[in-house]
Amino acid sequence: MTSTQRLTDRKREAIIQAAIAEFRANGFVATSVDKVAARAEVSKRTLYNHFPSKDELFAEILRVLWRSSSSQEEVPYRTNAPMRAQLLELLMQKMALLADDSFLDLARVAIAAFIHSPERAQDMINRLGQKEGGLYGWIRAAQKDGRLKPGDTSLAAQQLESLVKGAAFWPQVTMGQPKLSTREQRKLASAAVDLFLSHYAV
Amino acid sequence: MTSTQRLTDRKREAIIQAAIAEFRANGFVATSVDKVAARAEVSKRTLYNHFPSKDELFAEILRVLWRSSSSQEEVPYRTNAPMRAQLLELLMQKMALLADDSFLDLARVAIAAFIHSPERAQDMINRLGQKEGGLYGWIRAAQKDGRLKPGDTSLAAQQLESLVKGAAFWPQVTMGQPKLSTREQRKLASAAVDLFLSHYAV
DNA sequence: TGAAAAGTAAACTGCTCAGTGTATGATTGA
DNA sequence: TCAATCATACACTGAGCAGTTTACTTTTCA
Repeated sequence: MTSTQRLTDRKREAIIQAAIAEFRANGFVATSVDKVAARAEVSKRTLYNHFPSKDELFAEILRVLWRSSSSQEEVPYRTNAPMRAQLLELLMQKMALLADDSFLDLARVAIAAFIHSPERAQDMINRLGQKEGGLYGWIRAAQKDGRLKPGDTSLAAQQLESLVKGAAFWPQVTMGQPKLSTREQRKLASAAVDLFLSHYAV
Repeated sequence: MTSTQRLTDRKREAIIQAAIAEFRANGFVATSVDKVAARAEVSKRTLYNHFPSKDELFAEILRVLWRSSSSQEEVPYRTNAPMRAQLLELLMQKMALLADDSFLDLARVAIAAFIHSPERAQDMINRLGQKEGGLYGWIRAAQKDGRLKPGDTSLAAQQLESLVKGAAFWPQVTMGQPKLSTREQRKLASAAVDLFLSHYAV
């Protein structure tokens, strides 16, 4: 072979990249297969040899974006580390995910698809939700360790999460607001932790 | 006339109602004028006699939804009333708006339109945002009155708002989650106010 | 009551789109 | 080198869409 990959693999990759760009820019309905093929510099027939339909192509794009945003490690609860620092780290990590371009693309595409056809993106949204377990586990551990007030763990996790997402996710996803700078992220996380600990710290 | 309204008024109303339903269900691109006309039990030509184009019809729908969700009065800050009760009332009022069907429809349609074509819904989104001024004014007044810690008013307002919207607006708008019951609303508002006052009360 | 205003059905234009069929040329790996 | 695999160009089908035209009927109101 004359290149690093077989031709067919390069073509497939070009199609996927083009499809991501087009779906992202125009959504599912307004994206035409012809335009994707043109952008990928691939014949329409080749595209259809790789993907049996527009729906299948869309599903594959969701899978690709999903995988590329799936590299997050958990921050475990540590008995001996200070609460504030641990929570800060947790929130900063969460915001890193929320501000990740792949994740944002995924969320936007999924939400756009969802608003119009619930069934299409339902499982994707379920997976999105399940990915956010981190906070719950940490809070539960801290409660058991006696360093956070016992009580409704889900509610506490939801509150913490809302505080972050309300400024660092929803406006960006739904209204195209600019992403927060690292400095802004730190300020937001710090304020959220202060608020949270004022009420939940033992 | 044989009825409460002139025929032409009834037809116009039927078109608007059908258009709301269709745009809401399918979004702008996937909604066909033929289907709107059929749903309204109106000939296509009649529709075009009332509205010169699909874009104009869409714009009118946004205006109608906007007006029908525009009936909110302000809750003013009162020096002599207890903080907790006042905040609760404020948040419950906010949630009433967020859970209003017209407002939800408007937000969904605007967001869907936005994700695909920023310019189309930009001004609508601006107006949506401006409608949420209430919290800021109240907090600022309470700060000046010495009953809330002075500090970053916008941040405090944003936090309070995030706490509410994170559970009572974004999941409903973007993911079709069911609306909160009044009981759930009260619990959410109560928890948000507790958290808020733990940190901000003097 | 009668003319103007509004509604109707249905066909039609010109367009875009998803997906297929085909004949031909390039790439690959044994 | 050679046969199998894959890519390409392009024409085509069948469908849906926005918007228009026409010939006709119903409603309104003075």
